[in-house]
Amino acid sequence: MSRPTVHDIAQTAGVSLATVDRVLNKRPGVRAKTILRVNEAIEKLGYVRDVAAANLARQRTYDFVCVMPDAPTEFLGELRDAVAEIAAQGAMDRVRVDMRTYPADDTHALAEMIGGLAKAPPDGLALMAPETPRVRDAVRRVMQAGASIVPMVADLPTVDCGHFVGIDNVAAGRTAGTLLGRFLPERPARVMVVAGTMTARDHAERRLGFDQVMAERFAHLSVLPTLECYDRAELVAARVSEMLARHQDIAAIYSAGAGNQGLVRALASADAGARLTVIAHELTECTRAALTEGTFDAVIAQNPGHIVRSALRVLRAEVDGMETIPSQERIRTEIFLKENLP
Amino acid sequence: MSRPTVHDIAQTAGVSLATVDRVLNKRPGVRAKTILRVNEAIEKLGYVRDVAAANLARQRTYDFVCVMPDAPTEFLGELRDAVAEIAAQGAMDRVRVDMRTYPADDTHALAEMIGGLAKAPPDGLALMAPETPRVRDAVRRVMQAGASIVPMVADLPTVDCGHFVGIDNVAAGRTAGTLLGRFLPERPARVMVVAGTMTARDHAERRLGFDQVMAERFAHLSVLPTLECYDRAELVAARVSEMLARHQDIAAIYSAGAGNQGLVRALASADAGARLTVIAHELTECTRAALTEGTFDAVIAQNPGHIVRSALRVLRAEVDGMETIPSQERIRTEIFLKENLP
DNA sequence: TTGAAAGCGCTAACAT
DNA sequence: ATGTTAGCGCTTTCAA
Repeated sequence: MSRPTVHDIAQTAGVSLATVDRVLNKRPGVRAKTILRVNEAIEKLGYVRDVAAANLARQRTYDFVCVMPDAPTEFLGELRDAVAEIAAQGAMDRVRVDMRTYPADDTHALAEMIGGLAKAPPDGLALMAPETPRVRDAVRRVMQAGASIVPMVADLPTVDCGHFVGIDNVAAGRTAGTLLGRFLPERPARVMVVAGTMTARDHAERRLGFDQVMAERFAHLSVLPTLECYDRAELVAARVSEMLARHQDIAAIYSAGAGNQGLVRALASADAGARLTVIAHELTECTRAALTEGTFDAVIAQNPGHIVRSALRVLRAEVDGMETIPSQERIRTEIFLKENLP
Repeated sequence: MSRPTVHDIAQTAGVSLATVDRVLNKRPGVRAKTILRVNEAIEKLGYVRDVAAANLARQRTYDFVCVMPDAPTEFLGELRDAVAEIAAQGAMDRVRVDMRTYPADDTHALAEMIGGLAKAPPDGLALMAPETPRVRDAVRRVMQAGASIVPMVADLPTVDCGHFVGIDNVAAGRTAGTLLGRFLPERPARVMVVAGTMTARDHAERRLGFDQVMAERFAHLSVLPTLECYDRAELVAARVSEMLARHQDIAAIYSAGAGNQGLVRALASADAGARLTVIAHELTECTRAALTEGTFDAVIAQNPGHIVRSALRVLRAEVDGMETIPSQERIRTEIFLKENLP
């Protein structure tokens, strides 16, 4: 026998469709006794609601906007692609996604873009943005206006909004540190760290986790001051080369930010004899190639596709007033070696 | 303006719903000229079909069965739970899943169970089974009878069936080997390997990949013959303890199979001074705890939930005669350290 | 070759 | 408090 429907329930409970629907959706206007009868029928028949049909009838569509920086790093590119893909093919059921990008370094424009949403607020806003007072205020305004907010990739701890979707960057830094420390022989050496800006929360957190592990487990390694390269490949190349030339005893490099093309270049032109242990973030064309060729030893990554899909699911759940299962929405900090590249 | 529907197309093309539907589903009985008109309308309006509504109208339901061993290892338990969960809550749209388990060591019963499906074949069969001639024949028979087959976790290379859903175990073994080799100091030492049976394809493949890496990159390590413990914790505990007592120069253990509780016990009772590097497979309660406590150094894993969801998606696609996107269905070989536990 | 109309399982006005 | 009824976007007889 095929799956029971609302009709079957109505029949066995001896009520009408409308009443069944009221019970199913916990709407008022049904006698306790009737509710009981309906629930018994539901139980007895083993009814499970056909969500697709329900959504179809409900005609509910979710109108989301996704705000992200336009910076030209590979990772951000993939993240934008992931959004674009979902937006294009309406991959997610009955959700419309409107992606808007802001100039990466212009938090003023960002705040304005977010604030602008307040007059015609979408159902939800997935947001990847640094937290500045201005941004915080703008986000709060949109929230007041009725939109659900989900911070993506970078958390917005001072705004009391939805479940953050992204990795724990302190843990990511710790992971990098552990791998790097264990890969190196147990003797004194220097370790170089390059990042975007230390004012960027995520990079700072990674560095923090990295340092924790170094201090706890690998005291024989001395970590040089972070090279801030603003995620720009040319800068990374220049500064790494210079650093490498200056210090002979650098055994490893931890690249906590973007611009890894520059790192690869610097490594290629450096003394071939000096085989360094290198760990970077995000699985991109560049880091994948570096891993394959043996230039990088490990890559710590978060999956862009998972991030945006999860963010959208969380938004949907929030709009529907449903609970999310946190364990299912937790973004994993993945480790890739040459051997386990997907 | 909201998403265009079949009605909109019918209107702009000046035809009826039925005709639009015929064109949409490439059914015969429409003049070339009319097809063109309809396609133009589709193009012009940017129509994308509402799959949920289509499936609802079609009344298509997918009837799948999932055959898996009943062995009491944690990983298999989670795999079965994942199937049970999907089966219970009809999580996947319009698919009914019937899980059947067979006695893990009885390939005769297994072959019979599979063969039995031939008389009333389901739409699809997701199968985790060792490949024996008998099994192969039974699978072929079900296939003849019209069922789509997807091998899960363990491949069925001699059967020409659907896309295998699981990890590349050679690569997994290589990953373990690389990690283990790099974690160890660069000096001669012995490495112990424990597995279920070498007749089990997956364990043999892991061992193969592991040995490749040892030979290629870590010649200073000598790998002892595999301890076959049939995935049983007591056996693992006994044999590992014995081996540890016999050889003083064992620096690391690679556990390619199940029964890791036994390994943990053996390690706990062994000489506390001997801090070994340990790498095991599958993220379970046991290995997670071992990782947290520092008993294990890394765990190589495949996600049970992903595996069954992917298998079901692949089956559905196959039944529908659709292409699967291989990159999206590839199961990842994950690496977990204490630091990046989810 | 084309169209009209009756659903699929569910929801939501609008009646009663 | 409960029932009737008309859809949601699409498919599918059955007629024309």
